[in-house]
Formats: sequence, C-alpha cells, structure tokens
Amino acid sequence: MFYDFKNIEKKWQKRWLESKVFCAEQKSDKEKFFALIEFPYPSGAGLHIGHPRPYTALDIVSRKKRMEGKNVLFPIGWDAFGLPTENYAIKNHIHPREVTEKNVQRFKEQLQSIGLSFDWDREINTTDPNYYKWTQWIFLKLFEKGLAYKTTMPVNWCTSCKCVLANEEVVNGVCERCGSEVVRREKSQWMLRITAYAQRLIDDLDTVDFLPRVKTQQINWIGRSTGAEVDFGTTEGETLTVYTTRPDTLFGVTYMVMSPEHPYIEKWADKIANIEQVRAYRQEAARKSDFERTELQKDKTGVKLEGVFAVNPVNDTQIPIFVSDYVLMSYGTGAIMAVPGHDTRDWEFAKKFDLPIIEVVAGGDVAKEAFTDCETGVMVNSGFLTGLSVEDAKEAIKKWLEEQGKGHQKVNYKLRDWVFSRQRYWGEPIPLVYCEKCGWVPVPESELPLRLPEIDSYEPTDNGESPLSKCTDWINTTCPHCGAPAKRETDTMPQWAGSSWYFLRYIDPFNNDALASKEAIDYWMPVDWYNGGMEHTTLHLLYSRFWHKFLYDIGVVPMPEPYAKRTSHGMILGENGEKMSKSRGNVINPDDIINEYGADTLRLYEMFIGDFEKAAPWSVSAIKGCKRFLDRIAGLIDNVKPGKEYSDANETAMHKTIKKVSQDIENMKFNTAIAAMMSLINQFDKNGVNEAEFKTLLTLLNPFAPHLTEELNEKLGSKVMLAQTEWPKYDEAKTVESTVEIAVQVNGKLKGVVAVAADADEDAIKAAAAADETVAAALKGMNIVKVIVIKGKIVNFVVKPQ
RNA sequence: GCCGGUGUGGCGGAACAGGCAGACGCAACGGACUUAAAAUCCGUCGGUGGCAACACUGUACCGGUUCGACCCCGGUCACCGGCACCA
Repeated sequence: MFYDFKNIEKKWQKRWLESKVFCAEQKSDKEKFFALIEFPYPSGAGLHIGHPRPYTALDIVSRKKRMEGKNVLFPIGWDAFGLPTENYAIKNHIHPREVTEKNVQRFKEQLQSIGLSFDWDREINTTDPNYYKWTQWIFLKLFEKGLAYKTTMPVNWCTSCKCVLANEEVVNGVCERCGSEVVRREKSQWMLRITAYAQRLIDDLDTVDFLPRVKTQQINWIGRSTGAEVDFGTTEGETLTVYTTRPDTLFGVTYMVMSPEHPYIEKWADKIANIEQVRAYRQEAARKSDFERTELQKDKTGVKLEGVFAVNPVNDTQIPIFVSDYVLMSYGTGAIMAVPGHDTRDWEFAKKFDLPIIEVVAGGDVAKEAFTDCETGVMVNSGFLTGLSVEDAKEAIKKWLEEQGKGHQKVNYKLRDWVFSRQRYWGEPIPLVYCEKCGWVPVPESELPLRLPEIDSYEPTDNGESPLSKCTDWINTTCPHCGAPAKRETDTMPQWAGSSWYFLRYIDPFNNDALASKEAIDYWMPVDWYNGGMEHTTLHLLYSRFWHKFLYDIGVVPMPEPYAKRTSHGMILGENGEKMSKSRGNVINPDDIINEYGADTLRLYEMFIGDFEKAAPWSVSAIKGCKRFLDRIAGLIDNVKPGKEYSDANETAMHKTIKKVSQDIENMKFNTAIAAMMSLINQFDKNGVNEAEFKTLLTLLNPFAPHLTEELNEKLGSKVMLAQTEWPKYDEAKTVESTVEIAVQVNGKLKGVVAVAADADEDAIKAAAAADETVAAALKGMNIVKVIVIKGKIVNFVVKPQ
C-alpha cells in the first residue's frame, strides 16, 4: 500500500501556512510555552541531514503542547553573518547580502518541506539592520557600563581567515572553522568582560534544568580555583607576586618561574646579566603557535635570569628566577613559585636544570617523581608547619601570610575575557568613534543602526586591518561628543554577537523602540525548552547567558537566566559510523530522502534512529521500516470499523499507548514512542480497529508524521485539523491488564510463566506458580526455604535439596 | 594527565526504585501469492545441545552484595566527547 505523499505533504504545508495555525498569539490568557532550536547558519551547502533531528524533536514537543492547549512560540530565524558567506562572496564577486538572501531562500524552502510548525511570521535575520540595531545597542550598553574595553594583547590569529579568534574558537591550536594554523599576534582588540560574570555563570547553573554534562562542561571551562596570592621579595626590591593553590607547600619552593612576557624582565633589563639570551628566548616563544607550544610540552625549556633572585617570605631564602613558556602570562600573575617535589611540571623542569627538590608532604619518593597526590598527609621540612596535617597547614599558612602582609586568599578563573573584534566585513559594525580629544565615543542611540557601508572589495587585508579600513568615506566622521573630525571603528563583531540575544527578538520581532517590549518579555521569557548541540556549550550557550545576565542587571529582562531547560541531541553519522563529510563520501541529502520517501518518513526515521541524545549512524535500509509503518497506517483506513468507544479488545492497549507516547515525548524518548505506536498497529492487525481507536492513533502520531495523519483525519470526515484537536487522555486505571503474566523462578532461574488475575493475592499466586509443570518438576524433592512474591512481576522459590 | 559519558544479537536499539534480557525496526532465512520479479502477507531468528518438551550458557572483563544483578559496590580494559603546562 502506497500513499501519495508528495501531493499530501504539499497540500498540508500550504494549508498550515495560510491558516496560521502555528503562529503564536502575542496576547493570550493561555499558558505560554517557548520552544527554541538553535537558529541555523544559512550555508551554501543547504540543509544537512543532521538539522532535522533537533528541529523535528522540538517540533513534536511544540505540536503536542499546542494540542494540550498551550500558547506555543516555536520560532525560526537566520544567524546569517559570518565568514563562509563572506569568503564565498569574495571568491564569486557577489555581495555577501545577495549570497545570504539566496541561501536563506534555499534553507527556508527546505525547512518548509519538512513540515516543521515554525511561526514563520516571526522570522528574523541577524544581518537585517532592524535586527542588528539592537545588537549594537546592547554593545553600547556594555561599553557604557565598562564591560567593553579595547586593549592590546596577544591574540589568536588565524593565518587563513586573516582574522582574530576568541579562545573558544581555537581547537587544538587550529582554527575551529577552517582548520588552519593559529598564531599569536599583538593586536588592539575590543574585549567583553565576561570574567566579571564568571562566578554568577557558575552559581546560577543551580537554578536551571540543563543536562548535567552541559553544566559540568561550563563549570570546567570557567575553571574556578581557590588559592592564595603570595608576595615574594626580590634582590631588586620589587615584590614578585605569584598565585598558588598550595600555599602550604611554600617551604618546598626552590626556584621561581616567570612567563616570557612578564613585565619585570624589561624592568630589570640592566640587572640581568644575560638579558640578550632572555630576550631571544622570549622572541622564540612568541613565534611559536599555540599548537607548537603544546606539542613541545614534554620537553621543558627556559632561561635563568642571571644576577637577580627572589626571596621566599617564609624563610628568607634566596632562590633563582627562570623564564619559561610553561608559565602563562594570561593566568594568575604570570609568575609561579615552583615546588618540584609536588608538581609534575616543576619536577621535570628541576630535573632538567638540576635544581634542588624538597619534600614537604610525606608519603612519596620525590627523588623518583613528583608526589602530587598530597591533599592529605603530614608536612615535613616546613619550618613552623612541620608536623601539621596538610589541612591544618593550609589554615596556618593563610593566617600567617595575612598577619605578615605577605599574601591573601584569591580565587582565579581559567575563563578569559571575550575577544570581540573581527577584521572582516560581514558582521555588525562596532558603533564607536575615535576622537583625538575625547577618546572612544559611542554613536548616539538615535543613529542606530549603524549600517554596513557598501564597498567594492571585502578582501581581508594582510596587515590585519578590517576591509572597512579602506572605506574612507565611511570612516571619517565627526565626534558625537565635541564635533571634531573623528574616525569610526573598522572592526566588526563576531558571529556570536547576533546569536547571543536572538531569542528575545522572536518575542517581539518588529518592535522599533526596544529589542522587545516589557510586556512581551514578561509573558514569554524564559525559554521553556532549548535544544542545541554540545559544541555550543562553551561558546554560544555561555555567551548568551552572559549577555542575558547583563541585560538583567540593566533592567531589560526580569530574570537572570534565559533558558529554563537545555537539552542536546546526538549527531547523525554516515552509514559507516563516521562523521558525514564530502571528503568521506558518506553524505545524505535530506532533499533526496523527502523525494523518495516523503517528509513524514524522514521525520519519523530521524526520531526512530536511536537514542535522541546519542550519535547514530544513518541507514538507507532502516528508513524503509518507517515508510512501511506509514504505508500500513494509510492502508488501515479501509479497514476501520464504526465505533465511538474503544473496543474491549483494544481498550487497555489504547490507554497504555497514550500514556507511553505522552511521557516519552516529554522525556525525549521519541524512539520508544514510535515503537509503542508500531506495537499498537500490530495489535490492530490482530484485533481489528474502530474509528475511535484509529482517530486516537492518528492524533498521537500527528506530531511525528503531521501530513499523513491530517490527510487521514480529513478522510475520516473530520472538519477540524488534528493540529487543533485535543491531545488524547488516558485513564491510569485502564492501563493495567486484568490478568498479568508472572515469571516463576526456582533459585533465581526462570522456570515458567503463569497468568493470574491482576488482583490475585500472594497465596493464589504461589499456588498458580507451583502448579506449572516445569516448576513442579524443579520443586520435586526439594525443601522450599523461602518464597519471594513480587505482585505482578515474579515469584521466586528458594529451595535446597532434601 | 584531568573531567564527563558509553560498552547489550549480524545491525540501530529496548528493558534500569534490583524482578521474564533482546520491545520496536532493519538485515537474513523459510513459506504463500506471482509466468517471474518487486511489493505485500505468514513464520523463524543470541549461542550450544536436543526430533521435541527442555537443559546449559549469555548484557566488555575479573570479583563482591542479594532469593534474584545489564542495573548496586570494588577493580580492569576498550571506545567516544570535553579540557589540557591554568600553578
């Protein structure tokens, strides 16, 4: 049995769009439900087979919530600024805007062909000036509050994109996007002070329902550690401050290490006998890419500062100072105290440079290797700390440092401020003007959006300046503050800017006076359910939480967290179990699947393929099972018997299935929900099916396969769309069979299965169990020691030979 | 190295407050229909032995707790994801 999916699907897609059944009501007495998917980047490659998985999942949730009477907002838009579009535009001499429009058109057609119940009336696009006006507005607010600042610092520079990258965009020392080498460069950059929110970004995770692995990954990325800053003296009189998590090991310090970029090096240039050698080392370190720096990590390198020494505050010992690139300028103070007895890196360095190693916590053999497992134990060789437990030593040294004014407690984070400038064309212009007299001055709000100028060439420049730097008409302006000639900032914002607040725009997409109205935000926020990829955990998800907290602080939104719930989907892999890619030749095109099997089959298979949270390989043959199921549903309509109530034969199964499907959707167990409906239709084949039963099945299946089910519902004579039909209800009492099968074990081994009445008492169950032939045989000649009866499940006879 | 996660038939995967392991689907095999094939329908389908009833065995590996363990505890191995010279 085949059904004409092509015409059916087109018909219903058109009808849904025209009737606006999936458009959210802006004002409503109904309870709201805000479902969010990560809006796509409209790439030239078109929709990937992986896209429909999370989209269909939340589509199912949204459709069910609507049928349950909720006012559902399930919006869609385009995260359209970004490098691939710009690169394509350069290569083919087309304006990035045109490329974007074309790609959006294609994506839109593809998404609509899947029958997703998006509210297309709220479609947004981050490259629309009416949208990025508000991205710029948020940036100005950040600037106003001192959270955006410009600084010169070593940055990650992608040699191919000719652009700086945020730390989060560098993966294994190469560019996350293009895989090219990333090197360090000194550049003046706009930064966002995300570190100011580090603690709150950790703390507030307690208030939201995110997948645990999302939470831990964010916590690890933020990387909070507690320790102390300790002031060492130097022979030059300066204080050399270090950060350590183990101030209790101060007596084990045998040398110090400074990062090659540490400012004291130049400050002490006259005193350092081998300053040229040190400078050469620094140059060498700067030349290395991050990749090389980590590659070489087994072999420690460094140079001793000749003629300068540090002084340990606990015992006034003079100790040598080294420069080594294993110490990072960007974390802590850029200098460390080295305790080779209890730190692997320090131990390796000490061995290489033949430095003394002192044991300060007993228990290891520091001559052989660093004893790092020393969170407990007893202090040795440690002056006034000797004999104390590590725990007590920590308290004692903390007190001592504070009394002596030589140090204090300190919390550090691995998280660094967000590098916000990009030297590219296709992004939001940063709305600031530089005036010789007034410094950086914001473009007045009334002049927003500050539009991207039309330019002829978007080529990135080799000197690291934005293509906008060539656009003199646009750059030269007057200072909004004093009226003198001034220049515009030519860097643009990163792609993550527009996506850091997009969910707020969906709420009120055409508002010209605010990013969204207060009433709308009050009604719709927070997002009730946000599903997206794990790869965004430390990027988009963290950035948008940061922006939202900022918006909360300035009174734009009434809650500190944007997303009440965050889930994640697994990747769809190629048939061979590898990641899909052109080069591997294992790419599946969703258009082809829709063409051959229809959108309903695609949707169903995307959900049936496996555990939603886990990666799963595509199978060109397994999808046929989903098509067969829909064919059987379509064929069933000819066998439907009249009947407005569930038949006795099917009643329990109906209630069970409604319960199962309802719960499974909420728990993202879409695969077992489908399995339950497949089982139901198998039962219909045996018992027959009446109209009431068929209608219920169609309603349950509607969120999964909306086109076919709407069509069959109409064929049944219904004038109301399933989309506007109430979600079926079940009666808990009727989900239980009147007779249950009970497994019977003898000494834990299964011997038989007996059917008893659901309300049978223990004795009746025991009697029935013992009456089973195989069981009786196993019990023969045995002493029954004990009988375990679990009602409705199992009987276990514990026996011993007589 | 550190932090998460996962190991179940030929395959995707079910079952986890400890209670019939393998639901549902794919593939395969046998049969029906057909001139034939496709499609469809019926049946078999973890392994070993047996004509069968049934017996033994089986959820990465070793051990433990329990009447009973895929599930809990201790240890080992493998794979996947994240972080990684963060002091």
